[in-house]
Amino acid sequence: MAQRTEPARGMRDFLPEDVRRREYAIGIITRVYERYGFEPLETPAVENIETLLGTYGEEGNQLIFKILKRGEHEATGQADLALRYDLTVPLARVVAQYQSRLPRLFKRYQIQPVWRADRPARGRFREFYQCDVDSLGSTSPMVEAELCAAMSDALTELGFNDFVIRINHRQFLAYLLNTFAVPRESHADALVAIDKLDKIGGDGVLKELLNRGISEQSSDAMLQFFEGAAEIKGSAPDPEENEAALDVGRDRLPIGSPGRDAVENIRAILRITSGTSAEGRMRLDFSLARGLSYYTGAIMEINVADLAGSLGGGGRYDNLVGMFLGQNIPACGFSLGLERILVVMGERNMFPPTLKTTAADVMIATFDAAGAPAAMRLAAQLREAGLRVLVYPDPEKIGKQIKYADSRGIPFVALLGENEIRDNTVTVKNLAAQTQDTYGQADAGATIVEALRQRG
RNA sequence: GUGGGUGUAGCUCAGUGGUAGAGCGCCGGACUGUGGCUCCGGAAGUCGCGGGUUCGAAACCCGUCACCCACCCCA
Repeated sequence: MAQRTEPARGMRDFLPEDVRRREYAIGIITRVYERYGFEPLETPAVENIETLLGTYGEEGNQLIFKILKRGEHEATGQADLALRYDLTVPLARVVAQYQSRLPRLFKRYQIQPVWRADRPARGRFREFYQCDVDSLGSTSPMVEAELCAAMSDALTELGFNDFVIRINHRQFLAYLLNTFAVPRESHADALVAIDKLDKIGGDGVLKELLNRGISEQSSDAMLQFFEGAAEIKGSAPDPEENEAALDVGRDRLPIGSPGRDAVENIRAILRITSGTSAEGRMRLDFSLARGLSYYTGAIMEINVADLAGSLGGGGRYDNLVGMFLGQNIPACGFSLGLERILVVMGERNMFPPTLKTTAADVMIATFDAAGAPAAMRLAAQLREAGLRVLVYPDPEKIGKQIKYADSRGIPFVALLGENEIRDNTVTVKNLAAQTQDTYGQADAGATIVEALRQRG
């Protein structure tokens, strides 16, 4: 092999069938988002590096793809640009930049690639699409509820029926950590540990907390709070269990405390979702943490059983726009991870068979150079009739040409040889039925269209 | 970043120290205006890369790179 031909690490080429699958999923998601009144937005792949740094937290900064300065500064290894890491921070920048031109309540969707210098794994890539929806300008819990509903609609229309949207609240978590004397710089570590309560249980979390340098007193106290996890953490996406868990959480927090307010905020959101398609999907999970540092309120994450990571996530971030504008605008968003959705859909065979449709409905075989103009004329006629037409460019043996059409799944081959050209006719071969008939060239298009219709 | 696995023909893989293989695909022919089946023939690999051991290495040893799985983290 002369040269490596794989795409760069963590990057992928999309062959025709891949693209059709992606476009299928994106089409459904877009239609759902539009149905909720979200408007499209696109932003550049590249941002000024200072726009991105400092908004995602330590881990995030490490994963940003940086672009070296050009020219004489290149040698210094300094970066002044970077590939966007998500679609939320660029949105906040746009809102700050165009505040006067955007509506007071701004609902936008954005389906574009983002880049992370992460280590690739199943369902994880260095270039991947996110499908974001965000509402800016309102603090109402109706915003969170509506986002959850949109996620539910999109996933349901894609064919998922087993997803769960977990919900928690950053202020609740922050209050808890402060109450149990976890120093601010250790909050992220503590949350990562707590986030694993599902997977590794109370003992595992305790170990993890201590490993991460959280004091024994703090760790014990927090675990005690989460102990009786069955009662404090809704175990199923069930409204009554959620309410019960909320009551337990509320009763363990002082009246008037931010933690208690957060619990009631979750309750409000959950009650509103009961009027939406997200009903029966929501599960309160006091141990849900999520990595990004800019969240300030409710946080949500979508899971299915057969994928370790999440299909999507989101939350409220009331202070992010303020970092660019100097004045806060409340905001809340939710993002679907296209690649993970596609991975699961592929494994579960969730794509409709019609996606496998081929490049063309009919192929015109080529006999010799003299017939080329007639072939092109016929192709134009057939296209006029609404058919997708491929003209075989080389006068190879007819058997080989037909074999090609068959191997590509093209159902009809039009044979336009000397005789047909002389008679102004065309012989149309139906590969599946193993039949062929000769028609006037003017009638061939309609005949094939009708035959395709009958095939379904 | 940690641990494990795998790198041999375009693809999937066999080959445990002695001449580099199979299936599929591709090309040609039987069949020069008709596909799927069958038969015959053909092209194609510095065995990931570098070093070492050996009379001899695809195989054994060391290093390195890439990919896969698990952990970590995330969409």
